[in-house]
Amino acid sequence: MSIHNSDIADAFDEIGDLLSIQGDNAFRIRAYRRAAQIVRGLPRQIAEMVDSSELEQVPGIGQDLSKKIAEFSKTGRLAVLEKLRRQVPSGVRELLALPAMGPVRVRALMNSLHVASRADLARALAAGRVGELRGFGPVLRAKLERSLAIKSSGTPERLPLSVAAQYAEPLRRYLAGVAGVERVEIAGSYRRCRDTVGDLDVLLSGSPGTEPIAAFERYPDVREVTAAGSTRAAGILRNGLPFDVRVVPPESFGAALQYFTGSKDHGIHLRRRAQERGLKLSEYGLFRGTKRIAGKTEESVYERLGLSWIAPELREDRGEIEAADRHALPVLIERADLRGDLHVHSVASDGDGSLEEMVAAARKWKLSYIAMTDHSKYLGIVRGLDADRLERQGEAIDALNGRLRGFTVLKGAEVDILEDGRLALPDAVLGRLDVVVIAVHSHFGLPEARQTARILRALERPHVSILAHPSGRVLGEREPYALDFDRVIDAVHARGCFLEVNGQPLRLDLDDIHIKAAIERGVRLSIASDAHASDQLANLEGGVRQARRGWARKEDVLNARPLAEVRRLLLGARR
DNA sequence: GCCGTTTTCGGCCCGACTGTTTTCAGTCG
Repeated sequence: MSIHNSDIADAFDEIGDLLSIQGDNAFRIRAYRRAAQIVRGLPRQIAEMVDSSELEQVPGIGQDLSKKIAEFSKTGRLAVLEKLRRQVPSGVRELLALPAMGPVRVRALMNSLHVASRADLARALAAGRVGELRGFGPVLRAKLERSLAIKSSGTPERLPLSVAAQYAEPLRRYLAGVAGVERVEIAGSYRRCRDTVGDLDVLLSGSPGTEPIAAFERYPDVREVTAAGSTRAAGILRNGLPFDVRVVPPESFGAALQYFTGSKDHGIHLRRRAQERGLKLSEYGLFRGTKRIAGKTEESVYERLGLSWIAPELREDRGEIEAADRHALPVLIERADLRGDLHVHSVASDGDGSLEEMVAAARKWKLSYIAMTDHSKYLGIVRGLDADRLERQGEAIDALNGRLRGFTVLKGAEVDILEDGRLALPDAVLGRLDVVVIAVHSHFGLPEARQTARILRALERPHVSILAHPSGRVLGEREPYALDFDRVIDAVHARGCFLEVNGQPLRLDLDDIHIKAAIERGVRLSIASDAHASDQLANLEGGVRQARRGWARKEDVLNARPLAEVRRLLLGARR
């Protein structure tokens, strides 16, 4: 299968850009861009859906786009895109990516000055020809010269949520201390707990007569302010993270929080719903005519739209508004629901904590069981356990369990899946463990068919319990390996095994889309810290956030169950 | 291009800020 969802999405985005440059209907352009986003968010490879009528059932994908997807999937080509590429010079799209450059200005440059690339624009600016165009004043020209001078940094990098938090939380504390600021929320994708964050959307509620925007500008970590009005400012922090700050009066705070939390598609859907009811929704409130009928709290806004309040983690327009309309939203898992952790390391392999230290840490988190799952011996982990050392660790665990009251350590291992799908420890050894976590740690570059076959083969082994960090991604470092996830999910389900939601801040693996897909097909999850030190049990919080984004309820999570039930379910996975 | 308890045609979210303008278009989120 060569055409992936991301290829289709990229093609639709390019069509959107090229149509906008041509001045096409704005709603047609939006339809393409929205379709790109929808396709990117689909859990299944779309190429497998083209021969059924499923595709047209997806909201936002109609008859026409279905046909185009089918065409692209089957032929690898898209006539409409090829035609547009013949009409619009190839360098023009990069102009659209420049700040302050939209379709209208790009078109003006192209038609009047034959500017069709960044290099063309640089030359035209140097020659003084751009100033002849209406709408290109000196300030805009200087801005363009500046952004051209910056070596094309490409798309700005998104930061992992955990890294963004290191900047967001001090900022929140600073702003909370500013005189006249009543409330501070970091909204946007940060509040939605997306795995990565592209900017910080800071929302302030202030009493009249204060100047929170000015206070923001004085914040030592602000590198540059690019826009500043009476209610809004934008700029970049020293670490390069863009920010957007808004100030609203208290009576609008809920509406503004809703608005700036997003996502964009969720917001558009809500405002359309308001419109259908003869209302108007903006960041200032929900209005009937000029009368504000809601807005002080988020709950009031959703309620007056006939909806249950929707947790920020769900606000991606992936069916949550329909579910809220039926008052059938899932009751999402919470950190306090977790009773154990089934993936923990110790000094026995590459961890920093002793068995006892990890147990003490788990008790602090109010857990009542953990599984010690040190690495099996394999290339790369120096102290990986072989069968003998695993046996001795088991004896130590038995002894410890004899002393513990109200807490149990399960015997386990994180067993490496070898390149050919065999496991790094023999079945006879694994059979003596309570929990067998299997994972890929090498040969990430295998082609999709081989990677899939490798994992499916490993899942065939009789004592396997949990497939850990199933996609292998590391945020900012390593892309997920090529994998037919549908088949893996089906195999895990058929086998009675579990998929891990790894809470390590740079893993957060599975991702939200696959979590939701797995749950919909009846697969249960293990939310794991993968702690390598006693303070890393905190990773469970990140794992829970990620699981919530995938619509996970307590019932969907293995380690939200009491130990006896966990033992029973783990036995069910045995062959 | 999508979509439909007002519609198969005619709508399509809403507002702030900037820069270049004499009242607003373009861009952005």
